[in-house]
Amino acid sequence: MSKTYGIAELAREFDVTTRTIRFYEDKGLLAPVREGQRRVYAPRDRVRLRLIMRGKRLGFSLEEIRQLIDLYDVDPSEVTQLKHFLDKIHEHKETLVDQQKDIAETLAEMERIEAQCSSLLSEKQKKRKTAN
Amino acid sequence: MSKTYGIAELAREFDVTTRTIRFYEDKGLLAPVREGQRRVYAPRDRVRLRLIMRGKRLGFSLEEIRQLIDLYDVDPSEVTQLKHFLDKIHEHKETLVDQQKDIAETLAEMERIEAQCSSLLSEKQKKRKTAN
DNA sequence: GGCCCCCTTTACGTTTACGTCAACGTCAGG
DNA sequence: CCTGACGTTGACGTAAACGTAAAGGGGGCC
Repeated sequence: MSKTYGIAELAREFDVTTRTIRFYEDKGLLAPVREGQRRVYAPRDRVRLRLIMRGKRLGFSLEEIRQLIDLYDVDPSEVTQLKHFLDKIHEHKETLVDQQKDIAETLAEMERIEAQCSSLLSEKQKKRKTAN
Repeated sequence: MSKTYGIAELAREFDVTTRTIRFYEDKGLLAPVREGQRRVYAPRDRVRLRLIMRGKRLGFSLEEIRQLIDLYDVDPSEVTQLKHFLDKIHEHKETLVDQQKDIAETLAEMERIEAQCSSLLSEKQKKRKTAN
C-alpha cells in the first residue's frame, strides 16, 4: 500500500490553494480517488501536480499541460497511438528548444547590460572617492 | 532620419493584430509618436515589440514584461537607480536559470519516453514482419 | 464618385485561471 | 456539546489579454 495524500497536504506542499487543485481536477488534469466524498491522492497524482507546476512555470496553458500529461498515460499497445504520440513529443521538444534559445538570448542581454551597468557604477564610485 | 513603421506593418511582421499593439500601448509597453492621430513607430518601438513577444513566449505577464523593458531605459546618472536596476537584473536572471532547469528536465524526460516508445514501436514492426 | 485600404476611438464580449463566499457534513479534542 | 480543523459542492467575482463590432476620418486610384 503506497502513500496517499489529502488535498490540503498537497496544497501546502506545492503552495497552491485547495481551490486550485479542485480546479485542475475540473479541467481533467487530476483524477483522485474518492473515499466517500473526500478526495484521496496517490503518488501518481502528486507527480502530475509537479508536472503541472513545471508546465505553468514554462508558460503553458492548462489545456496544453493536460495534453502533455496525458502523454504519460498512453496505451503502448496501439501502434497508431504510439506514432501520434511520438509526433506530439517532437512538437513539444521543438517548442522547448525554441524557449531555450529565447532564454539564452535574454540571458546574454542581461549579462551585457549588467556589465555595462556595473562598470558605470564603479566609475561613479571612483569619482566620489576622488571628490572626498 | 531613421525608418518608421505603421501599426499594420508591425502587426504583419510580428503576426499580431493591431488591437494587440494598441493594447500594449494602453498598458504602457509601447509609446509611439503621433503624427496627427496616427501612431508612428520608431525602430526602438520595434525592438520593444520583439522583446514583448519573446517575453510572452517565455510565459511572462505583460506587467512583468513592462518592468523588464523599462530596465532598458534606466537613467544611468542615478546611482540608486543603477543599484535597484542591478537587483532587478539578478532577480530576472534567476528565474531564467530556473526555467532553463525546468526545460532541461522536461527535455530529458521527453527523450526518455521517446526512446522507450520508439523501441516499443520497432519491436511491434518486427513482429508484423515475422507474421507476414 | 465609388471602392478599398489604412487609420482612429469607444465599448462590450470572451477565455483562462483561479479567488471568494455561502452553506453544509465529519471527526477529534477539551 | 461546542469548537475548530478539514472537507464538500455551487455560484458568483475578477484580473489578464485580448477579440469583435460600431462608427467614423483620410488618402489613393480607376
